[in-house]
Amino acid sequence: MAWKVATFNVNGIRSRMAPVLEWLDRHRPDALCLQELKCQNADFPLDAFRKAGYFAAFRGQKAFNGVAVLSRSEPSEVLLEFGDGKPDEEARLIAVKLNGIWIVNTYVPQGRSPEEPAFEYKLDFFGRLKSWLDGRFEPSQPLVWTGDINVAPEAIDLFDPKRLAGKVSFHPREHEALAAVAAWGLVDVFRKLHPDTKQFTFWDYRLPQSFKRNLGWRLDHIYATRTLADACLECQADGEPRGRETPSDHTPVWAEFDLERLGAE
Amino acid sequence: MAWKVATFNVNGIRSRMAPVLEWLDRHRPDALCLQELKCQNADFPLDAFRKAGYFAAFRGQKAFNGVAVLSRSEPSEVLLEFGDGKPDEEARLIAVKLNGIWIVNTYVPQGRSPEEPAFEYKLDFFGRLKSWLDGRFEPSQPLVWTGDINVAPEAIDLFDPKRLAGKVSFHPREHEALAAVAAWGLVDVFRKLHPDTKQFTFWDYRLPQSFKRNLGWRLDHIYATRTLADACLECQADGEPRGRETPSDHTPVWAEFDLERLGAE
DNA sequence: GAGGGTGATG
DNA sequence: CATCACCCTC
Repeated sequence: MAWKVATFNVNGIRSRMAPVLEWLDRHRPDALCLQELKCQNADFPLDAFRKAGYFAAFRGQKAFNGVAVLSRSEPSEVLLEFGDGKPDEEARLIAVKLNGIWIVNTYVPQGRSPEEPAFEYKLDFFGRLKSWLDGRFEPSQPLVWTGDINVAPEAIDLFDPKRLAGKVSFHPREHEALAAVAAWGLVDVFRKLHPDTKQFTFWDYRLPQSFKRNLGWRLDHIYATRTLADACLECQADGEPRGRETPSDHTPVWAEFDLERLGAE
Repeated sequence: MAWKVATFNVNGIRSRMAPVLEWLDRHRPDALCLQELKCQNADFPLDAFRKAGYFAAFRGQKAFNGVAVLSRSEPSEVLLEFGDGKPDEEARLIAVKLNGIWIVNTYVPQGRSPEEPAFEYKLDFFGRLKSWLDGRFEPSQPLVWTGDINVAPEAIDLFDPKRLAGKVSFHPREHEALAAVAAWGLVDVFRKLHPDTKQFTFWDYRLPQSFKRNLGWRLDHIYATRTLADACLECQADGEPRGRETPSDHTPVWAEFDLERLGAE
């Protein structure tokens, strides 16, 4: 029996309910991680997801950020913060334990540009994430890290790696920070299964016709700990929602795992 | 051969192009008067109307008001102001001469409430209109006055005349002002043809389920000078557009005239 | 409740 | 280009 996990930066959940509900209906993932809810907790459309057969754990915030995990079974644990004592945290992290497997959903800061403080904040976020994984989890456990990671790991993961080398989301310091997190014990399952495939998950609104011309980036990822990654059957970005009338700038990514090959649950 | 004239307060032409073009296609009026364009001249969708086979005369304004007349033949004259010397006028009047018949399209100020200056401005608008008709036209000529008149003439023309008596759009001073314009020589052709029919043209967004519960007002009218009114074959409000997904708060009204009974053109 | 304007962010 | 916030009008 395959276990399906997905991620989707919705760019405003209130403006994206139709495509999200249709996507849930078509794919029936066991868990769907959402980023950029851009709404407060009180405005989160809990009922609509319940009617669609999904539990929802979420952390909203006014206007910006906001993350959720929708799931067909109820999480046994939910975490909403790193809990490392840094104050006034933004709503960029949520982790849920589903049938014994942790799913960590992050909306990594975009970073603006390497010259700005936002870039350091982004790098620091990766550092905090690594420390948090180190302190709370074991790489030997089945665990998924997913979300809008806001880094294209390699040249194949963006439309113009030469021109964009050193820019935000494709900068050596970001690659280093991401690699440090992965070194904890996480595998990019899309790239594991498709070593040579160029497949994007984000196309900038501000670039004219970016989706039609496929001028995109692979910024949304599904990482898994080693044993779980070995049980991964497939991972794909689904460009369909990005082709619609008023889409998010991101599109969903999903992965299927054969949990029986794992002995989990 | 019937001559068909219609009026539609669109509440933002840019947000209402689909229903307007479909309505034009289905009804093929000789003239369609629009109010509340809510766009500047530069943003008026002239090309789309041309493709649909219509000429357009219009007076836009940023954010508010804005009036247009779409017509299958090109107007021989267009007027955009009362020209009575009052400054800084809002885009609430357009008149076009079509095949020898003047069509006067107004978006009469709503008036807010009888206690506010906006109410006096509304009454003054009727006064200016009357003077303008007096100075420029003859009631013996065929002439149509239509648009969002923002007054329910009689008790039958709103859903709760008792509770709303004396409120804006159903106030004695508005009735007086409207009657004074009509006394120039204009007949409400809907009421002429349907003396006892309760039929609304506006349902407030702010009243829950107002359209479904038919809690409406007849605020959009087609007046004609005597000889033309006598040639009127039919006049109806078409509720269909108001029943759609994201409708205007108003719905179109149309009237057909038998011009041969007139000897016009 | 639904248009529109402005200004901010990505 | 497309979110959201806050403002105004009907």
